[in-house]
Amino acid sequence: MRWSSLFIPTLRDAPAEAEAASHRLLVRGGFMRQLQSGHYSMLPLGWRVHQKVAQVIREEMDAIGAQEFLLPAMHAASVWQASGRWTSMGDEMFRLTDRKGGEFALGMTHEEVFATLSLELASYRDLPQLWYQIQWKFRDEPRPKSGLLRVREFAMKDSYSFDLDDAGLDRSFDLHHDAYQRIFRRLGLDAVPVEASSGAMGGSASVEFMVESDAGEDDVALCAACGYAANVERATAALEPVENRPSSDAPESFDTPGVRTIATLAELGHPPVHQVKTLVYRVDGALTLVLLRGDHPFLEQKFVDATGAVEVVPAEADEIRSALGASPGSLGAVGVSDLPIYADEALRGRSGMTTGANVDDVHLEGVDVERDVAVDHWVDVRGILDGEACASCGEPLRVARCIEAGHIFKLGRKYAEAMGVSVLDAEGTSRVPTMGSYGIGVGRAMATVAETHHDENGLVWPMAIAPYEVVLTVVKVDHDDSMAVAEGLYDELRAAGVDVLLDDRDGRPGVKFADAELVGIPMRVTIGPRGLESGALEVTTRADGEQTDVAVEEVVAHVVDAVAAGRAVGR
RNA sequence: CGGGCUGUGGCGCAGCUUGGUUAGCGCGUCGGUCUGGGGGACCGAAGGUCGGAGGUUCGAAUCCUCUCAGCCCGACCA
Repeated sequence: MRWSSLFIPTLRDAPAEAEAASHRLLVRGGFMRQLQSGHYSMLPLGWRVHQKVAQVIREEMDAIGAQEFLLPAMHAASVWQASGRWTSMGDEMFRLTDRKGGEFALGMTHEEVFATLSLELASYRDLPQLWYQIQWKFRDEPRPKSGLLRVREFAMKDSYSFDLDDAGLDRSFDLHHDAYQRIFRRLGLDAVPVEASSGAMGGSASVEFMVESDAGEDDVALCAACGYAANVERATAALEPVENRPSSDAPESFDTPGVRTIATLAELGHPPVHQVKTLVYRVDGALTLVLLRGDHPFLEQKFVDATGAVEVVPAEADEIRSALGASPGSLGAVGVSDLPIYADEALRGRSGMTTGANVDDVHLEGVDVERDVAVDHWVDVRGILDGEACASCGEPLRVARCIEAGHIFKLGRKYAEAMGVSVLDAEGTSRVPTMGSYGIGVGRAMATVAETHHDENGLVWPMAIAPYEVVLTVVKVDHDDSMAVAEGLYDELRAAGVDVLLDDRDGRPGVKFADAELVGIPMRVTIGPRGLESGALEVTTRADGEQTDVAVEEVVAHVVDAVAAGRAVGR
């Protein structure tokens, strides 16, 4: 394509609302524009990258024997009612009504619809099946953010496996695990597979593919020594042994006027490790106490995973007061018998503890958790902290901010059962297949690459997904020899299958160089009178800025080789 | 949903506190001349319901009320 006829609206300044690097650069580079919060229009450049990312994914899915489908984006309510998710998905599902009053949803994911198709699987001989699509998903996110990283409408590659037994599911899962690693490698992403919480999807196991980035929304615990990697939503760490303070026969109360926080109580000689933090939550409607060590954060997701609770929300101050008789800051579980009490494992065997007395401005010391508190359930609900020891090898863990680039789940038989899927096995017995589900957000992957591949001048696309692989920058378009050479190279490179962009705009060279760098084309060939006189053209690599003089007649071969090498990265 | 902030030509901003001619500036855009290897110079020009509605006032971008939209933090979230 000729730059002069392309729509590439680059901006010198990023819009004020764009904060994440990928957001700023994708808008500045003319790849996309926002229509509303969470909805972006892909411009020609952005759509090319999007399609190339999708193509990489498609190739690797095909390589593991998966078959591509395309399912409807809009689904009748009945499909979702069958699995129970019509209600459980809540406000995150976009819903609409047709002219006849029929209820519909815009699909957030496609387990139900694929499972419906799988009703036509009849025999164990039909299994396994690996099905996928690249289709638009709609999610009424409470807070879209960071450009393409969290949106309400986006393309996702979602695949689903159907197997007769757990061994088969393991195989399908492993195939995806490997395919995902190849996909991310080809995209130039350093994606780490980590143990994850399965959240609302349910199922027995799930692995997230995480790319370290400040723009991410997840924290991951990583052990450099043994390779342990887990989302903090389920990460564990070894607990440093704590020596209990001397205990007494019974808790003793003491006045703590105005003391409302762990920190101020610590200043009075009660270190956080010797405090019991008491949180009050409404868990599926029931007021519930959650106890943690004073210095440990509460991770709601761990609690949800451990209890199967659907709704976990902090209790309101007035309901806390009427239930416990005190306000937050003076709460404790000693003597509480009418509310369910969950205690974090880190409190086991702890004595000489300090906690609230359920009387404002009074605390208790000398508390022996197991003796003095009627704990109903011991659970692991604490968030681990950076630097804590790895549970498997003892080396310090690092907690890193990451973007979730992919997520794969072992779903089990939940959806197949709900939709009434069964096949006959070799003995003629009816069996419910077990499913897996596997997702990669295409736009998010694209933004993640932008997030991790840029410099102060703009984007730096890997060859595999660059909108164009080479740009021929004509320094002076009214110099006939320059244009003639450029046109020749353009034709030859196109004939060789290279995605080449001819910058034939009548503009200042500085502007054209800056645009080429902002847009992130991996290679630039500069064509101007100066080079033509010497018979050598300057070839510049975007990633490292390296400039090579190449004889005019060798430019095509040079570029073709470099493009081929770039495309092969990660394969 | 809670907290914070912002809406003024395509993009970035000033003006608002203290109401008063024709709403400015930079970038970009259009025409022209000179230019031409890192966002060039000069001349000329186009482009704005000041997010929207209501109100106060002789007079509102500016003050008040409501509302919509967007961003950030948190909650939430395959």
